[in-house]
Amino acid sequence: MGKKGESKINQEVSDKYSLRGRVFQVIREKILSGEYKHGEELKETALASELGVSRTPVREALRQMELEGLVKIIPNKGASVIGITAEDMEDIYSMRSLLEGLCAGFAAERINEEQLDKLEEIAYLTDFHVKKGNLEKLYELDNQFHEVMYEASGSRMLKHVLSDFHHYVERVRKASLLSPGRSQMFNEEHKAILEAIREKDRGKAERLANAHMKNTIANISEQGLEKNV
Amino acid sequence: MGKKGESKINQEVSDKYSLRGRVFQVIREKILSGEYKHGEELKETALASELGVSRTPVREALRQMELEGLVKIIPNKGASVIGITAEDMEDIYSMRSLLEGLCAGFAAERINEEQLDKLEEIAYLTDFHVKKGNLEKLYELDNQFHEVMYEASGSRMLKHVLSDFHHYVERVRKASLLSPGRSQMFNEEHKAILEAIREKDRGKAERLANAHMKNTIANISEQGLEKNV
DNA sequence: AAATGTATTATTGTATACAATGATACACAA
DNA sequence: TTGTGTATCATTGTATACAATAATACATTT
Repeated sequence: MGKKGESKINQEVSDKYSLRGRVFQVIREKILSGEYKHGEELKETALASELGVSRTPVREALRQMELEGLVKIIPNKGASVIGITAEDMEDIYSMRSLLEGLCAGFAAERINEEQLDKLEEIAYLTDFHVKKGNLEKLYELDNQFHEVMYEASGSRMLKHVLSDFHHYVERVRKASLLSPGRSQMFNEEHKAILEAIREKDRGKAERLANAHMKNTIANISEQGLEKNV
Repeated sequence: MGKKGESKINQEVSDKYSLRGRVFQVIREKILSGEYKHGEELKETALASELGVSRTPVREALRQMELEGLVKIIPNKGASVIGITAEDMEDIYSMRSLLEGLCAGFAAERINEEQLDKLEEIAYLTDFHVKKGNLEKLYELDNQFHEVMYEASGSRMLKHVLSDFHHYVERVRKASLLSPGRSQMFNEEHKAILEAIREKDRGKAERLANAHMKNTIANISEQGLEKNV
């Protein structure tokens, strides 16, 4: 923290991240949630004082997001929001269809007991919140399910890419939960994938995960993707 | 540049990048080429004076590479090289098999005349350098071919991921060119993909690009991947 | 000798100073 | 009015200063 010691973010996020790390997360979340819109200029000074820190951590965070493509930086001019467009979302789902399949296939061969248990627990808990219609919780559980799957693939690269993608599409994922019956259906799909993994059936896990993404795409387009981004 | 104005990198890289951008490229290349090895500590001060700049651009570059996973940063401790392991390379080729297929498929539907011409020119020139056995040039042309393909996919996300992957495997790609007859073969494969794209045959382009990756994997494992990384 | 505590040093984290670049507004001339 | 030049201001780029943290070496105690 700076001398002032007045950081807003320090209060809401645990200290396990560095100041820059927290700044990064805050700005990134605001871009992905749509609070910072495409084309909006991100002035270092403004962000710094808004977050109660100096320009340095803000700059570092912006540079990281430039690498991801979430922000465009024009030298000597400044940073502006790119974010994730409707087109990006479509492309991400095309890629995810393939990569989630690959991931589930790997997981079928490499998952350990602890991870299997964790997935089972998540699926079980999800059933509960589906009945309750607790959307915020469902979103969180979907995150957890996929994170454990990515971890279970045993591939650092796959995990990295899929985690990013999963975050990038947060808006359509949230919107898709609003679709009646969809949350029930997606958990059934998760459980089917989990079953295939438990049986160590790589091909089946791959096909099911692939289908899971295709169903999600279908569901989103029914609602009209463009409305969600 | 700093007050000293003695940057080494300023002399070898054009000024179209910012100082930080150039620092980033230099360090990244040293990691990907294997000059900076896994586990090696990257001290900000040392890098800064080595490159003739201050710590600021070095820090920003290191933070970007942390996001990519090329570098590990432990808070208050420092940065160390992660780089790309043999396992990463395998996983990347698994992912590329799928994604290069998707990319070629997109390109078949979206490529424009200029890009087609460019690909043709590259393939033609590659034939020339295959005969000459000019490995450095072949490597460069392979980069160009894939970059144009990625661009032709019309997908920012796909391009981003595939470009990174393509760079990450630079060491095995270079090694693979040493394999007798491989450079000839890979250009034939490139030309076949190009032909399918020209015919707007999405499925064919997809299958061929997929096979191109699988052949590359086979070729690499014949030589023994582990020797190359 | 082994373990523990403490002083010292090295290194990173953050803030700030200064330089350089680009944007803006306004005066002035055609 | 329109265009152009110039002064001013805002913003970024880089360097450096200072604070905080972690590593190291050494002394002290048992």
